Amino acid sequence: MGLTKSEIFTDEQNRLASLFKVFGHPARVAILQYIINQKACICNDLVDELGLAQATISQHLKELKSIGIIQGTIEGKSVCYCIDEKLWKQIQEEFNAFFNQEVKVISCCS
Amino acid sequence: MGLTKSEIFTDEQNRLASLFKVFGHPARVAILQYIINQKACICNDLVDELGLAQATISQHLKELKSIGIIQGTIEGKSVCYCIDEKLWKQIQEEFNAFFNQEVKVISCCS
DNA sequence: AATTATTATCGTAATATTGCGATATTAAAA
DNA sequence: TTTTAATATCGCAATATTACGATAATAATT
Repeated sequence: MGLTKSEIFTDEQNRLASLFKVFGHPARVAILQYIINQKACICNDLVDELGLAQATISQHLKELKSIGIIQGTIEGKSVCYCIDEKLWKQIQEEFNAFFNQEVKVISCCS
Repeated sequence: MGLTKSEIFTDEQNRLASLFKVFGHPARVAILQYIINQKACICNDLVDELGLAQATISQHLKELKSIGIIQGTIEGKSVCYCIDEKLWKQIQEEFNAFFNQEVKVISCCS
């Protein structure tokens, strides 16, 4: 086992979970925050900034790219990674749609 | 390796990532949605509802309990799991605080 | 063309997660 | 008190994730 049974869940559930999952590692949270603060980014800066090897950071960047939340454009010798503003807001909205479902408490737990 | 280097990240980064991680599995998303729709819940219902073994569901419930997002109260032979409304809203706010950081795009990627 | 700098990919080791059967545990019901 | 029902925990196998060194790929610089 160790294999998530995606086929038994709805597309929405799989979609939401896969998004949450990408944000579910402190290195990726840190990378996003760093890009936001710098207003731009080069992978090599991250190697100095975070205490992770270059290969590891490149791997995390790949996962962030996989959902499209960041995109890289080649800038001479290096790559400039930026956050996709539109998708950033859209994902926030998807998360909010999930959290805005009404949670009504029944007597049993209150 | 395979061990996340938590010590190199800030408490906030670790906190956020650990929250996201719990939501990062479709079974746990499904469980939360089910509890919300039912307005209450018993684990055994979930075994019928989702296509997962009882042991597996119990494990996912444990992870949800670990961050306090659900709580169980014993109801006779079974356990009634409910969502902690306050924490639900608080986590939503924590996520929003993260997403509300201003993402300013620089020329290089636009 | 050779060198240098930056990033990506490969291969691998260590650890984590997912899933489930088997077996406790707990509490009501018979 | 035995049985039954519901949930939790244990132990294990399969797969995924994290991390990193080594190496490849790419593009500017010399």
